[in-house]
Amino acid sequence: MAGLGRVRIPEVVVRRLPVYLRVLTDLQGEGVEVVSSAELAERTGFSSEQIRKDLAIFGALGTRGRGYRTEFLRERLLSAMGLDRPVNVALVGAGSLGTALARYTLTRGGGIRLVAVFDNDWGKIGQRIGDVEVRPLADLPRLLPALQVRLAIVAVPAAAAQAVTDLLVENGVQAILNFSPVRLDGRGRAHVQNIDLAIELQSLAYYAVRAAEAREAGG
Amino acid sequence: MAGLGRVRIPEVVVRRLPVYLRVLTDLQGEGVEVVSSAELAERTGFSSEQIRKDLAIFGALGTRGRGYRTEFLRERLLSAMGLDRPVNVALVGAGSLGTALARYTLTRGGGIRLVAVFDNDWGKIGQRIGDVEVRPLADLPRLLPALQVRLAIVAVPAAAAQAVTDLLVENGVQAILNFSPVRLDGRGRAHVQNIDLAIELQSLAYYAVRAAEAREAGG
DNA sequence: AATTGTGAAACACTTCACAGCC
DNA sequence: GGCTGTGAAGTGTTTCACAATT
Repeated sequence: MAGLGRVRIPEVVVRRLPVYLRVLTDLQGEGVEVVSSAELAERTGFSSEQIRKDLAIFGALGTRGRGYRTEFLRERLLSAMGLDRPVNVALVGAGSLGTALARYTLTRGGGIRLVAVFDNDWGKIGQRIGDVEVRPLADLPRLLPALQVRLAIVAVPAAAAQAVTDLLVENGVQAILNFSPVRLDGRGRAHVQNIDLAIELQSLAYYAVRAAEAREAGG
Repeated sequence: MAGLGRVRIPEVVVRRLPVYLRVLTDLQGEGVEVVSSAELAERTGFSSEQIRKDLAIFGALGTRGRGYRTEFLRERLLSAMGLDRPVNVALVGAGSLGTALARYTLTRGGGIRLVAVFDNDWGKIGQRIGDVEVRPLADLPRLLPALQVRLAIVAVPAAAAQAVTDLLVENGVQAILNFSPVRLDGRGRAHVQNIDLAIELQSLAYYAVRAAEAREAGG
């Protein structure tokens, strides 16, 4: 059999794996040693067939007639995602959103370690978020490689976001979670995931207003 | 021709419409009166065919050989999404994340108005975020209908999230943006959109670690 | 000449249905 | 008997390619 992380995983699946991981961790906490795809379906909201298809990507991890061993499955998924060793993350932008995200990551990071925070505002530099000190952006090129950071969160104003992204990519970052309201270009070297609050709210407005009208009228 | 908001819009399209809206607003600010699907493609990152297909859902809005009138298109999309009149949103949970989201909504809401904030912590009740005062959760059943709130943001701890959701749905909320790390059930009455920071970070870890390995090795 | 609007083809993802295995 | 793993069918989305229109 070939190496462990060799399979190419579709993006939709990559986004479901952390959900499985969370449930598996819960199950392990409850002392459950074996779990069926039906039970996972109940806890995740995905269909059992989909779960079996997803897990089969990594080989036959289950036992027919029985189910999946929770601990074994959890370990395999952690390793498939690269979470079997600590993953370091840096935050750029220590405004109120950035600071909240940093706190969230520190408490509920799920194996992701916040190791650096950068900002250019002298009022913020030197402040501490948990045990991480806010540093000037000028320190980034020195610190990122030293701290082995390959993952970053961007929470700066729109106007600065692409420049910050270029700086991150230049210094070895391979994946970026972007909260600023612009589509960032990873320059072919970094995977960018955008979370744009205005877009989320506006698309939900459709369901709050238009889809609701339809429900009230006929459906 | 049938009524205006009568078309059923696929979910993927609902999530692209706000992107078109933002670009159209920018273009209008630049004084651009007509825009082609190619220009929109350049500014949004979507393909021009996809943009034409999306826009064609609402009827033939463009002019062949010429393009789309920015102002007209923007108005039609606003109306299709229910954003042609103000949409009120309530926030539940005034922790650091909730407060940051509230500020964000107040400044960059894109037509969405934050009109109420609720929390159960006496240390937070009475505080102001912008010009909105934090109120006890007990006021929610009285205030939500009075303020015509149909859209809500949930930023409470996981343990409280489903109970808060039920309370919101009970009081007329039809769409929820959920930041707590649990899959919420809208009880068939509300559309729920989950944003789970741990899941986003963990899936990005795959791209930072595993996909990066592949790039370094062969591809 | 330029650009939309759209059937048809291609692709991606999910669900079905059941053979295979414990 | 129960549950996984998976080809086949179904559904949804994107891309292609071009006729229609200004």
